[in-house]
Amino acid sequence: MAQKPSIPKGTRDFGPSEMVKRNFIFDTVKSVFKLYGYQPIETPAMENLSTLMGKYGEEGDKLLFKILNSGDFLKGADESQLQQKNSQKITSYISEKGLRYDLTVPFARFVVQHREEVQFPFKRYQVQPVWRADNPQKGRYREFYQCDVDVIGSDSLLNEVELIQIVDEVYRRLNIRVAVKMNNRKILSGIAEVIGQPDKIVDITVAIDKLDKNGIEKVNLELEEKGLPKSAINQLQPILHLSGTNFEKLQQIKSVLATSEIGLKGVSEMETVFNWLAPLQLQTPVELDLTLARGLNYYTGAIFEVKALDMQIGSITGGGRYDDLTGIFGLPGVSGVGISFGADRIYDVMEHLDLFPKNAATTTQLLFINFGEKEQSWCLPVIQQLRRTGISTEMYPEPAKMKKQMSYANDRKIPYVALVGEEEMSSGLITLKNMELGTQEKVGVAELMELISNAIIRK
RNA sequence: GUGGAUGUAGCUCAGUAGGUUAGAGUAGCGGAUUGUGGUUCCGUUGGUCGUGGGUUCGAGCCCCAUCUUCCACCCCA
Repeated sequence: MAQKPSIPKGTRDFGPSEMVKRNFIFDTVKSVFKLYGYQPIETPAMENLSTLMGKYGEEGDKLLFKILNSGDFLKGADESQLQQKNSQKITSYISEKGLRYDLTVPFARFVVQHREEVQFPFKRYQVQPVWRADNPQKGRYREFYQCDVDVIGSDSLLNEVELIQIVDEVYRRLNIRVAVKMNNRKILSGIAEVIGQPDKIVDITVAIDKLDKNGIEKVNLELEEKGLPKSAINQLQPILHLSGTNFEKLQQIKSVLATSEIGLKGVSEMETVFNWLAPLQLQTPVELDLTLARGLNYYTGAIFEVKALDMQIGSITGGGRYDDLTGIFGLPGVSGVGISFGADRIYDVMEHLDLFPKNAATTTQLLFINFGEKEQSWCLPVIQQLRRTGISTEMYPEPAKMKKQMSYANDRKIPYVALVGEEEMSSGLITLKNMELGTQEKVGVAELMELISNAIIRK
C-alpha cells in the first residue's frame, strides 16, 4: 500500500457491528413514526442552491456544501470578479447545486412541487443523511442522519402534542432518559416588541439562548454589544429569571406581554399544548424554557429541543412550527410542524451509556461446519430448508480446520453450530452445539428447526 | 471561519537531553490439541513513527507547511 486511503473530514465508515446498532435506532424511530400514521418519502442528496440558500440564516449559508457545475464551470464566470478573487460572487456562477442541509426545507420544496398529489394534512417521515460544512467535534459530523417527522397543512396544536408523544415513545423504546424543552417564537417576538426592539429579535434570541451556558452577565453584555439600550435590557431581566411550573411561568409572562398581541397568542398556544399534555402521563418531562431560541430562521411558533439527561452532548432532537416555509416556494398559507431525531448523536448517547441490546450484534443463528465435499452436498438441502423457515443459517465455505471454523462461529457470536460428518450422515442425526453453554446433542432436522426457532423467540 | 492540543504495529499505548537494528500489551497467524471455539502455554508475522519539506554528522523527538482527530468560539442534530 503506497498511501493509505482516507475519507473526507467529518465523515465516517460504518462497520457491521455499528450498522446493526444504527439500524436498531432507525428501525425504532421508523416503527414509532408509522404507529402514528406518518408516511415515508425520500428526496435527492442535492438540491438547487436556490432552494437551499437563505433558509437557515447567514451562518447556515456558509455551512452549505456547494457542488461545482459539471463541464467547463468557469465559462460563465465574470472576468473581473475572477480577477478580484471575489469568492462569493463567483460561487453563483460556478455552482448551482448543493448538498441538503436538513430535511425540512427539501420537504417544503417537495410539498410545493407535488401539491396536486399530496393530501393535506400530509404526515411524512424521512430518514436520510444531511451535510454541513461545520468544523467536526465529538457529536458533530459533516455527514449525519436525521430522522424527520413533520405534518404539514394543519394549524392544529394537536400536532405539537403528537410530536411530543412521539418523542416520549421513541426515547422510551430506546431507553434513554430525556427532557423536552419547549418555547414559542411568538413569545420571543412579543418580548422583542414589548421592549421596543422588534427588529432585534434575532440578536435577542441568539443571546438569551446562551443563558444556560454563559450566565446572565455575559448575555447582558452581548445584548449591549448588539446595540440594545440599557432600558430594554433591564426590561428583559424579569423574563430571564422566571421560575415555577410551566403554568406559573406562563402566568408571569402573560402580564409582561399584556400589550403584545402576538406575545399573548404565543402564551395561549403554550397553555393549550400543556393542557392537552397534562392527562397523557408521559414519562418525559416537558419544560417551558424561554431561553430556548434555536437558530433556524423559518420557525414561527412552537420550538422544541430534546436533551439527554445522562450524557452531556448537544441536543439530540429538535424542531418546531414553520408557518410559511412553503410560501417561499410559491405555496402560501400552509403551516407545518416537525421534529428531527439526530441518529448519530443518539448513537453516541446509547454507546456511552451502554444501552444497545446485547444480542443485537448477532445475525447468523446457525453455522454448519464444513467437513468436505460429501458433507457439503448432504448439508446444502438441509440448510435451504432451515432458511425457508426463517432461520438465518450459513455454512463455512471451505473445509478448513475445525479450530478455524469454530473460532469463526465464536467471533461472529453465532449461538449454534451444526456438525455433520460421516457418523451424522449415516445416522441422519445432526450434532448441534450450543456455543454459549458448550453443550451438544444429536437431533433430527425437524427437531433442529424447532430448537432454534424456540431459542430465537426466547430472545 | 478563528484559536489551542493531538497523530508511533489492525487496536491501546511506551520511547529517557536529538545517537546503533523503534518496544510492550492485545489482536492476527502457526503449533501444543488433524471432529470442537471462548481459558492456558510456546513460537511468529506485522511499523518509510499522519504526509511533505527543512535544520543536523545523525530526527519518532527540533523548525515550517499540510491533513486527521479532539477541545474552545460560532452554530447546531
